[in-house]
Amino acid sequence: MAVQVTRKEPLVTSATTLTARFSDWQETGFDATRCPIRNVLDRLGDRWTTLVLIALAGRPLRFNEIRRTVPDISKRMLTQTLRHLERDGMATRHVFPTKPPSVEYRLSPLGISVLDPLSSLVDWAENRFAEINRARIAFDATAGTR
Amino acid sequence: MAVQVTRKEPLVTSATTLTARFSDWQETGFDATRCPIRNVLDRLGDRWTTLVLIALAGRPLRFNEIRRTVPDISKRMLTQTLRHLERDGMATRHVFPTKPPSVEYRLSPLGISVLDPLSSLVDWAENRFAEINRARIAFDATAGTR
DNA sequence: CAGGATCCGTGGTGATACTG
DNA sequence: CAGTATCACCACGGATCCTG
Repeated sequence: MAVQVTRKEPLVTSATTLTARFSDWQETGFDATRCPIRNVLDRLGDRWTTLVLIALAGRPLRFNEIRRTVPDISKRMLTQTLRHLERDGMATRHVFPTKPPSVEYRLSPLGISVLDPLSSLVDWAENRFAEINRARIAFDATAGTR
Repeated sequence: MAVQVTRKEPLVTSATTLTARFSDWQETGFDATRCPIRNVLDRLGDRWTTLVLIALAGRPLRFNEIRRTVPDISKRMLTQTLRHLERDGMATRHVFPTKPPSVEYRLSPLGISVLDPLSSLVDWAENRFAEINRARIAFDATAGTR
């Protein structure tokens, strides 16, 4: 399979490895059940998962503690996000049978392990945020009527 | 190569830094225009952006070349994704006034710079994919009636 | 070839009310 | 406190047709 190797300037090393793996996925026809990007990144990319993940990075939290940490998430969406994290083995749920029930959510080793690459991306986002905003303003100015 | 520093207390070093920055965003009330996660990661998290980014990682591609690389993207969605990348300053668009017009898309330095953190996340996704799938199967088995 | 325009279905999301 | 259930919306994305 023609792995399109950039002969000129390799951009970055990560580019070539990404390209190589991309070819692998192509050969599977991008089967959604076998393509890690579609399966994993789509989940991380939804509106709340990343925020909840980071909220739990510091310490285990209870349901309403998370709600206070992520102010504008609804109970419904928080429940759903936590179920997804639980299902993917990224978080665990511990029920304490107190007078009013209290439920604690805690990152599993798997959930902890994603914090590292996630942090890289957040770093990038913070460092490049101003640059991106400038690009957006410039683009909207020239193409404002589009 | 993910540094599994699973120490007892502080989880991972990235966890503490994430938590710290999270507090900063909280103080801004998670203003969507100022929170890098909401602004940048939401974009990267959509259905096609990441795939197109990786497709362009190897070398510049023309419109229909990208379509062949990402087989199931529609023209509409590819156009929209490319406009977003252009607007964010991640890709540039070059029109060659040939007989049938040909348009080449190329990653900008900013777009190239995201490949590195993105690659980390893809690495993680690939390495943990089997583990996640096992967790999902186990979860669905025990909670199948939910 | 590289789009733009339009129609339209679906799923993700929020608001509200209810429960153990 | 920690959810569940139901309804309603609308933006995302696909399909189709049209253009320079």
